[in-house]
This record gives sequence, C-alpha cells and structure tokens, in this order.
Amino acid sequence: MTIRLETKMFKPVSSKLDVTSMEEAVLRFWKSAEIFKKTVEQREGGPEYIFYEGPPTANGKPGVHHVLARAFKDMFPRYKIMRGYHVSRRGGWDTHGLPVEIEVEKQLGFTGKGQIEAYGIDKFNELCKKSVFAYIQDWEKLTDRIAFWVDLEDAYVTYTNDYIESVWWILKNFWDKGLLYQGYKVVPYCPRCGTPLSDHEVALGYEDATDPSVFVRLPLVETPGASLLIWTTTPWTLPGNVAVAAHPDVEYVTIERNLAEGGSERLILAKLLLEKVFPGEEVKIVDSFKGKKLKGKRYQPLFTFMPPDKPAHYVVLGDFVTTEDGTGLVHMAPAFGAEDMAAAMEFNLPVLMTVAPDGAFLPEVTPWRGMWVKDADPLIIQDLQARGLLLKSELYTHTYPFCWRCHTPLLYYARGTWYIRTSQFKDRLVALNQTINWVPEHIKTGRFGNWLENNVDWALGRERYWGTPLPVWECADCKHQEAVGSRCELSEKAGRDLSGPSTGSGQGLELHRPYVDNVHWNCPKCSGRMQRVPELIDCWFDSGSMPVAQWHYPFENEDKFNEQFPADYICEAVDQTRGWFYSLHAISTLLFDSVAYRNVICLGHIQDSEGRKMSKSLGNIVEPWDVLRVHGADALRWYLYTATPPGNERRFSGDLVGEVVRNFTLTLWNVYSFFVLYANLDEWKPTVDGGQWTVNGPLSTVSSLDRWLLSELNTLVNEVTLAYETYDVPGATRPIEVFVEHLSTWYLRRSRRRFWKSESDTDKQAAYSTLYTALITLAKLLAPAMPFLAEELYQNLVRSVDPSAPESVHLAEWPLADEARIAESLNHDMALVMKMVSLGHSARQKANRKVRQPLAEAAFSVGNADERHAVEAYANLISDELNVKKVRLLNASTDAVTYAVKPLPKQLGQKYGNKFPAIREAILKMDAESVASTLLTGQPLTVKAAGETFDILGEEVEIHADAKAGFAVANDGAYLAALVTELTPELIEEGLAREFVRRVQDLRKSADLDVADRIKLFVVTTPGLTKAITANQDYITTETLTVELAFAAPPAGAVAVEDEFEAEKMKIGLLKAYSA
RNA sequence: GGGCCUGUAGCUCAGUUGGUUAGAGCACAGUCCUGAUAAGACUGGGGUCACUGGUUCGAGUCCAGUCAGGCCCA
Repeated sequence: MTIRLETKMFKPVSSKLDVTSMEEAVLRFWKSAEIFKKTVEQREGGPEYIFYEGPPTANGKPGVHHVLARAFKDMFPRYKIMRGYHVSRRGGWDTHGLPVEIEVEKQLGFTGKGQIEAYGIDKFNELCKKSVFAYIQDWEKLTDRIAFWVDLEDAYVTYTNDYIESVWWILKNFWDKGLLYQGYKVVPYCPRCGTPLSDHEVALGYEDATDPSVFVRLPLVETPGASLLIWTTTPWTLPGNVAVAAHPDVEYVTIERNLAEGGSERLILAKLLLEKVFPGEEVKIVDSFKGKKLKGKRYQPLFTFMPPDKPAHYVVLGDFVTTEDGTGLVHMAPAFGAEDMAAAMEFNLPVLMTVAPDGAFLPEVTPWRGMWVKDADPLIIQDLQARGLLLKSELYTHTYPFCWRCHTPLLYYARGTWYIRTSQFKDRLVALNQTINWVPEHIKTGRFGNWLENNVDWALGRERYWGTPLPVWECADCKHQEAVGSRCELSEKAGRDLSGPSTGSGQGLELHRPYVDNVHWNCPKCSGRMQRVPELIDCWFDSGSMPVAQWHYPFENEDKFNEQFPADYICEAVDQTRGWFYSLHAISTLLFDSVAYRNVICLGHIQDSEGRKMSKSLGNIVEPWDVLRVHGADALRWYLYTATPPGNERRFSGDLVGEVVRNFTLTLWNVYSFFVLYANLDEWKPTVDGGQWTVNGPLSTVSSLDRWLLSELNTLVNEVTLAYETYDVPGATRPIEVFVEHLSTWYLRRSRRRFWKSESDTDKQAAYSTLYTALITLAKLLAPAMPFLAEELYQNLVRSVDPSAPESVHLAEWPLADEARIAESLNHDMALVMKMVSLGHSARQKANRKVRQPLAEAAFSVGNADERHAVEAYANLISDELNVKKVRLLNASTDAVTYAVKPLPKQLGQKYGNKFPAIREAILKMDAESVASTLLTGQPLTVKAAGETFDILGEEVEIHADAKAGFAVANDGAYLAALVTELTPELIEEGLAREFVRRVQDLRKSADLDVADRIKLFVVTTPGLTKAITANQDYITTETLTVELAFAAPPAGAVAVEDEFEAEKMKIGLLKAYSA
C-alpha cells in the first residue's frame, strides 16, 4: 500500500496489529516523556486520592497472582488522575520476617536456631537484608511491563531505622495505654523455627497428617479392676497428663468385656461412643450414669517423671467435652492445649512442662530424654502396651497445623509471649469496619466481620533474629520493664547519642539485633542492668504500621501523614483478611480510632486451567512473561478485569488471554485503522474550537446511525463512570466490549458507504465526526484498564493533529456524558432494528437466497405500535442490510396472516395469582383470530374462567403473527420477518451485477491496488451477464472505481482472471488508470 | 467441627424485584457476507441450571438439607 505521507494527518495504521511492538513503543514514550511523573506533578493542588501499596517481599519471583493484584491496584489511581485528583502512589517493600530468614537458612544449610547464633546474628541479619531484594529487578521489570504505575524509587522499606522507629513509637503508645502485655498462653509453636506463630500464620499451614490414635486405660484408685478410657492423637503429651475431663450431662457407661489373655475388665466411656470404640464387639453394660457422677474420681498416674506440685490425676467436669471422637473422656495436659490450660486455671491443676523449646523431652523424662516428641510417640505406645495400659492403637488422619514455611508439625505449647490487647477494642473494630466499602460486599460481614467478632489478642512476640525488635527493656534483677518509643529516648536512657545515621562514621545505632541488644542502662528501681527482652515483633505489625511508618511519622512529615491518611483504596487477595487487611485495621483503630482504608477490593485466588491451586510443587504455575510476550499487557489486564468478578477465584490460562485479543482488541483496532485509512484519503481533520476539541460542523441530526451511536456512546460514558465510582471493575469494562462490538458490526458495517463515496457532503463529514468522537472517547474510557492501546489511539488521533492537547491520554480529562445526546428510545429502536435484521437473515437462510441477490420485499411483524414506528423509521437501514427493495409492516387485512396468542405469565400471574392457570387455559381455548382482532383494536378481552369474568388487556397477552403463503419466514416471540422470495428478471440481473462487482473487487485486491485507485476494466463474457452488466453499468463502475469499461479481451499487462457463476462465464482484466 | 464463597453448554462467564422457549463468547459443523476486519452474519449440534425436598399458579432465582470445590477458622 502506498501512502503519500506529506498530505496525511494521521500516522498510517496497519490493519494488522503487532501488540508487543505497539506496547513497547508506548513504554518508550512514557519513559522518555516521563509521563508517570507528570501524572503526579500536573495534579499537584488537586484533591488527594490516597492509595496504599501493600508491600510485597522481593525475595521471590513475582507470579501471575501478583499481576492480578497489580492490575487491579493500577486502574483506580489512573481513573482518579483523569478526574483531576492528585495521587501519589508510593511503593513499599516488606522486608522482615521468618520467610526471609528461612531463605537465608536454606542458603547456609542451617536447620535450627543454634546454628544461627553460632554463625553470628550480625552476619546472619546482613544476609537477610541482602536477600530481601534478591529479585527486585524481576519485580521492577514486571511492574514496568504491565504498566503498574507506582513510585518504586521512593518506596518505603520496612527494615530502615526510620521505619522501625515509627513502629516503636506505635508500640510505646500501646505500652503507655497498657495494651502491650506479657502473657502465658498455650500457643502454636514451631520447634524448628523456635517461635510461636500467630493465628494468621497457623492458618497458612494446615495439612492432612496421619497420627497415632491411642486408647489408654487409666485404672481407678478406688475401684480396682475398672479404668477410665481416654483417647489421644498425641501420645507424647501423656507424660504431661494431670487430669481427665468428662462432660457433666453426657451419659457414660461402665462396660465389662473379656480380655484376649483371659479374664475380663471394666471400662468407663461415653455411651454414644461405644459403637465407635468397639465396633462389632459384644460388650456388657453394667452401669450407666451422667458424667457429673465421675467428678473427683482419682486414677493412677500414667507416668511419674515429674511430680505434680498440686493435687492431680482426677476427673474434672467441662462443657468443652464432645462425643464426636474418642471416648468422651478427655486427657488433659495443660502445657499442650488451650482448653487444658483453661481447665488448669479453673481447677488449680499443676502444669507439667515435659518438653523443651526445641520440641525434645526434658532430661526428667528419662526414657526419651532429648528425643523429638513425635519420634517418641511409638516408644511411648510400646511402653503403655508393655504395662497393659494400652487398649488399642490405630492411625488417624486429620488436618493438623504445620509451620507454614518449614513444614514442621506445630506443637501447642504453653509459653510466655507478648500480646496486644486488641480484644478490648472489639466493638470499635467491628463498628469501624461497618464504614468500609468492601468489594465483594460479603467480606465485610462475612469473613472479615466474623474474624473481628471473634477477636483475640494479637500474639506479637517472635523469638527470632531478622525483624523489628520489641522495644522493651527489663531489669535482670527486679524485672522492672520500660518501653522505648524513639532513638532519642533510647539515647537518654543509655546516656549516649544513638540517634545519628547508623551507616558510615555515624555514631547512630542500627536498630536491629544484635546491636540493639547491646544497649543497657541501670535500672531506676534497683540499679540492676536493663536488658532488652529477646523478642522481635510479628512482621504483619510492620506492614500494618505502614500508614504511619512510611512517613517516619511523628518524627517528621506530619503534614504528609495527615494528608495521606486514611487510604481511599487498597487492593489485595483474600488471604490478607487475616494479614494486611487486619493489621492495618487493628493498628489504626487502636492508635487513632479510625479506619485505615475506605474502599477495598479483595481478590480471589488464581487457579490453573483445571481449577487447582497454582503451586511450585504441582508445577502448574503460569509464568506472567509467557503471556505478556505473546499477547501483551493490555490483553492480560483486560482479561483479569472482565473474565470474573474480582472476588471470585479464577481459572487462568494463556489461551483465554488470546481470546481477548481476537475478540476485543482486534475489533477495535480495525475500526481505528479503517478510520485512519479513509480520514487520510479524504484529508479529514477535526477542528480545534477555543482549546476544546469538537468535530467538524454540527453533529448530524440527519443520520439516525450517528444519533444512535452518540446516544450509546454517552450512555456508555455514564455507565463506565458510575462503575469506577463504585469500584465495580467488570462494570467499568464489560460494557465497553459490547459497545465496540456494536460500533464495528453495526455502526461501521452500515456506514461504510458513507466513507467511500467520492463527494464530501455533510453526511460524510458527520460520519467522520461521529466515528472520531467515538474513538477518542473510547481511548479515554479505556485508559485506566488498557493503558497502552488507549495511548496509541490518543497519540495518533488527538496529539498528532493537536500538539496543544494533553501530552498523554493519562493526563487527559475523563469524558463527561453529553446528556442531551442520550435517547433511550433511540437505543431501544436500534436494538429492535438489529433484531429484525437478524430475523431477516435467518429467513434468507431458510429460503436459500443469498444476500447478494436482491429481493423485492421484506415484511415485519412486531409487538406494539412504538415498534411499528421504529421499523418504518429505519426502513432504509433494514433494506440496505437485507438487500431488499422494499420494507413494510405486515397487515392483517391485506396479508395472509394468521395469529396465535400467548398469555404472558409475568403480567397475568402477578395480577391474578393462583387464578392464572385457569385464565391462561381459557384464553388459549378461544379463537386466536378474534382474540387478536379485539386486542389489536385496543379493546379489552372478556374471559370467563373458574366461574368469574376477567377483562384481559392488550399488554397482558402476546400476539404472534404468522405469514401464510409466498413468504420465507423467521420469527422469535412476537417478532417476525417475512421475505418475498419470488424473483423478477430485473432482480436476477441486479444479483448478477453484484456477483460481478464482487469478482472485480477481488481482482483489485489481488492486483494490490490502493483502495482509491481508478481502473480500466476489460470484460469478455456470456450474453446473460453482458446484459446484466449493461443494465447496471453505473452501479458497477461506481462501486469498482472504473473509469473505462470495455467489452474486450484484457490487453497484455492487465491483471486478469476467469470465473463462472450462475451458469455465466467470464474473463475479466484490469489496468490501473491513475491513483486517487 | 464452624464460617465465608463457588457450582448454569466441552471451556470462560451472563442471567434484573420469582414470570414467555435459560443466554453470550470460545471451540465444532454448514451456509452467507466482506475494498477496515486475523473479523462479521445466519443456522445447527451441545443444558436433568450439582443433588434432594419445600414454599408458590409459577423456582436457575426464595427456604432447608445433601454433595463437590476453594479460602479461612478450630
């Protein structure tokens, strides 16, 4: 294709789109023109829109689920910028915590805490610090490629001294309010990592585990020969047994059973569980009683390694006992179970701590000393067996918590640790949550709301190395404790300046371990030595402190903090309900009695194409780059926005993204390239009107197609805008797909001739104006979701002809709907026209009349008077599209039309309720023709049913017309299209002429002519076709841009072809006459 | 065991306050259309709307229960 560039307004656009190179060119433009920076700078002074980036950890490669989150994070700031808001999108990195330590331990080949201390905490933490940015380049590259605009140059980093100091300030605040306390509780504890885990960490690691399931006899002291029967899946807790619990109101039985070795025994257990414990075994019930009768019964201790310091080994009563599993008699080891500990408190039972923090038995437990408790399970079982205390031992599979990073089974273990008293604020947590806009809404009262309702104190302490140290110092002698809230305060206490920078020659203190542990002072109470407690804090507290700590508030940036709190919008995946969503909410509630965010989109997880979770071990991870390389970022983003509502889990594969390109991107691209092709041919350009873009002349009031498209366009603007305002992502994207489809397959399909015609009349101008308006409006509506394509359209359609326009579509103003252009009835009518045309095509298919053959007449039947008007008003559109000479409405009096009636359930059912079936029956029994004629004249129909008389109105019954003879018919409900299929010689000749034109156009194409090139045409053909060509010569020469038509053999050098159709033969050839 | 969500065509998803014959795209087959189109139009095959029961004149939609999957909590 040859284009004379010097006269063209718009950059020529190939009809073939190379997505990747287009996007890469846009990326280069954004970079060189610093567009992202400008989107922030140019909105300085505008209202603030506050977005918080949930900080990821860059010690692993980003995956497609990160693309999901980043795509959703990106679109609202882009939208708000176009609406004039100032949005500073500060990035952040989460850098502390066990995952980081685990990675480094792996590198070093460590398996326990001892090795870390031997290696040196300073060196270990140095490696942690390096490792958190191991994959930062991957993150930056991906973030850049998918066009997630976030400021990574000025990102906050949770390990910096400034950040930690702000976190300390928060903790000191809590300390002063008495919200930070040391408690002793049974906590899930990872013996390998040597630290308790928070509830949200435990949640990450449930797996199926197979454990021993043992039934153990506890011989009663006062009743020789009888034993309590208990059940446990953790035999290693048995040396810690101090009591047995029974439910006061459950029915228990004493049974007698024969022993294999001879003799018999008596056992006590819950009656309901008898069948489960002794399936198929005959047992004799000798007694039956309520659990409360067991109260205080003493039994012989199983083990005596650790003498209890309080009365023990008797039955206590508790409501927590269930008859789901086991025996209804629950073994109590207060050191290893939360309920056990609670019972120990209630009944003043001793706590036998038989296990060391590393999960090994203490030396006192002589047979298994130093042994990992789970390894000791079989030996304990053996021991019980040998002593005749074991009834039976089986295997039991249940879900059990494992350490989420190292997969060690967790132990429930009584430990001292630090808590934040969040439960005291439960009501405020719940009340403030009510003011947050959750997408999807059910999270608010469901998952997140329930979680808040059941709030328990936040277990904050972590006995680890790489993290924010808990700023509490304790006197070695008198246990006096002080919390420190800043570097200055620490300097004062320590008596030396520790507040300077910690790098270079600065005297300042690095706030991590081990350096911070080396700061001491004398106890003000007893002049003992103040030493920092060993704990770090939960790294979720770091990220939850981000609204404060990213600004190093309150030590500086007070104005920044005030301006940027709370957030308008955050977005993360659903696993963050117990993570960042909670930590942000809890901290800002306790600190400021405020929400931390007003709107939140909570994303579902991505699964693979089979609906399985993507995981490294399954090897089913879709690499984002594989998709990006083939289909580009826009298509990936668009797929994520449109495929599923954000809260749903979604199946994902690269092929589904490819569909977006074929279905949506290419359709829009082709409209765009069509526009540019013809606008350049006609040298059409929009005009600038006082800095505002308008289009040439008044927007047509002549063409109903133009009025319709603009009505739909402005409707779309309203729809998309409302969706953005309510954080409805599918609502902001899916309607654009529908519009583009209509734009391409109806507006443009029906408007093509308006662009082809040679004369430049007002109708042609109006067509250009309308299409141009639609394209530049679409570019803006698409900008937040498809930033690349939007930019490409905008640069070529707007910037190339108006250098004074905003430099980027992302700096442009969001379009506002022109309400005056919205005409509901027009949208309605056109939808009807499309439906009638569809029926017309269907009828043609049935009649086996191809579209190129003109037909004499199409007649339609529709539902009501308004619709009859619509068909009349758009008759020319319909006749063009269906290639018929005449369009009219079917008329009962002149056409051979029959009627059928269909009572409408919605109308009649709502009005008459349970009388509806009888009424329907009665109407159907009546003569359809007379029912129709009554109702069509606007009179009510009198119906007798079930002994009553009803007046049925026209809108309560649907009247179906059917055309009898001489028509090819297609219908749908009340709608019907009927085609006259009879052909006259003139119609046949016209059909031949169209066939002929089609052949010439193909030949033009294969001769590689430009669309506007004029040709000389040579034809040798059979008489029938000759006659048809002669009769339609004007039509043919106009259509094919023929300046000279000769009935002669093509000369040498002509592009020629032979063909035959409809029993006619021909040879045609063409020569280029001249270029347009 | 408890909470939340999901279950509609081979695949990805729509389906309004309960109301006519449950739709779209992809994929498959045929026909047509095409001087923007890698596209489009029409037709066809493909559905016990997870299952069972209930409410109702009427249930994909409301209620109860069951099953399956996901996430979360024990």
